[in-house]
Amino acid sequence: MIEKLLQDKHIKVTKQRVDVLNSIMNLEIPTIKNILDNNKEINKSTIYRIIDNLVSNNIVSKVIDENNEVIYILNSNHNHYLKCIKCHKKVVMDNCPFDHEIDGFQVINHYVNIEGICSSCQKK
Amino acid sequence: MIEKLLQDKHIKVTKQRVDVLNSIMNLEIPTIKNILDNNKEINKSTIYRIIDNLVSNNIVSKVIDENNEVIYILNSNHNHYLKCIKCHKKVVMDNCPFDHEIDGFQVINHYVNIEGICSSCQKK
DNA sequence: ATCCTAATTGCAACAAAGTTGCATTTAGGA
DNA sequence: TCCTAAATGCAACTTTGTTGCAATTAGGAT
Repeated sequence: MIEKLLQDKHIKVTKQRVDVLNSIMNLEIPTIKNILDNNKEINKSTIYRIIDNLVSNNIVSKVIDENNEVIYILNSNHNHYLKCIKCHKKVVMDNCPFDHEIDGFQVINHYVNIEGICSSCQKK
Repeated sequence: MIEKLLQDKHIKVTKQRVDVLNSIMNLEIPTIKNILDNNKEINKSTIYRIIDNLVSNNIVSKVIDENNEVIYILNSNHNHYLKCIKCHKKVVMDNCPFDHEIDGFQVINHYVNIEGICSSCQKK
């Protein structure tokens, strides 16, 4: 539930905040430009302020993706996918090796994008 | 030798490129703004073009630092790194768990961006 | 349920960041 | 030294992000 993400941090639940969070969750490439385009009815100042707020409250992370674009992603354990380049299905990766710590390095943010061939497509 | 970074990729060595690389190496916080301020005698279009070129040639990486600013850092070689958000040092990850196969999924491409706190900064 | 108010949003003007087309200059190979 | 494709400077332009303030609203208090 998106509302819960806000309530847990004692942030007021507004339509605008829920809409921006939905965009971040659902857009293929959640750049600021795509978030603005996806929410034309919300004033751009508001969107910038909402994103700043989400980032500084650690609900969302600002990250560089594989195309060197700035994107915004939810901080949750369920945002990694294995993307099959044949059938285009996305397989959820439940145990990310980078969730906590690696080689004594304390992991704060991580963005992972993996493309390959899923097991059923390998059999074809 | 900064020139060698360019020569190895068959990129022309110009005074402007060397200056920008020096800024990236030496500035405390190498944001685009600071790089521009540090090179007032170079036209801003040129600086933007140089940085695009350095990033797309993998000489430099575009990264988000601990203040959620976009910064540019030198790549020493093309491994994966664990990027420390405090000291900005990069720790090489020698065994990437995604190099070959995961959960029966054959990995073709993978992009990994991990930010955290290195072991020596954790002790401070 | 209604009231109250600090927080949020919209707006409009503004400032900063980034892009483009083209003339000029230059690195580096012939 | 010459030649040319590549790089740079420039100026006008577009896009992105910010600010101050008035209007609106979420959600706790009554």
